[in-house]
Amino acid sequence: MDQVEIFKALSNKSRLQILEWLKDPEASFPEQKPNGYEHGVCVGQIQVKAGLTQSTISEYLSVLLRAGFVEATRMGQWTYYKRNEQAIKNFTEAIKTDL
Amino acid sequence: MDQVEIFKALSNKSRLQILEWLKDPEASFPEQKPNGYEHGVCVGQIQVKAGLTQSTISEYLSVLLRAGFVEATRMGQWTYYKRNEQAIKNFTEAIKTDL
DNA sequence: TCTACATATCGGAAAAAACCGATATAACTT
DNA sequence: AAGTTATATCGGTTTTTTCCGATATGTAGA
Repeated sequence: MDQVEIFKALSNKSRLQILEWLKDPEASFPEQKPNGYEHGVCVGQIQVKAGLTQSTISEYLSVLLRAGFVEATRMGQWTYYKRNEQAIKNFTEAIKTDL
Repeated sequence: MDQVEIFKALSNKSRLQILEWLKDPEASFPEQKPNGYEHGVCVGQIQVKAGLTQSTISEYLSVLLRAGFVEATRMGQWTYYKRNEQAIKNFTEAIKTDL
């Protein structure tokens, strides 16, 4: 993944917001089903909270996925997304030394 | 300056490249006049090295300036640009804790 | 003042991004 | 199998970004 593409993934208010929300899923998405939060939050809940259409959020999540900032887990008909903390750390460390 | 705008400033190969070059102006721009490098490198040299037009580079430098990554010093007919290391450090520290 | 040169700004063409609605796919339910 | 639900993908419109050429501005020198 190109560094420019990674910065592009972060160049959008909604995508930054999603990453922020996923820092604390319990607090950000209290309506989560008993399933728990271990695998993240499903697309629909993010979509409602973001106030954009389903297709847009699905697209944005795949941008974040390609950039490596989140990982996806398919469970039944749901796809759960959560932050990839290690990848995020790698990125922030990298730009701390490279930028 | 909005954080989204700052990431946008970094979402371009040429602009990232310029920031990179300005880390070591002596090595990146050996043709610099006896003036020295204390105030940075002038637009024309960056333009030649980047291989884009003068207007584009002038524009890109002002994007980097607005984002706070560089500072400009006008000296006679030249404008010298150099990195604002403190601002860059502030930014990388901020996303290290916030992202 | 006239000319030359460095940089900034303006206007625009082409490409990319931000969305959307419609449709496809995949999994669950009955 | 047929209907329902969650997500992904496709096609399109509008906005933004990328880059250019032309022009304006600002400074220095003859």
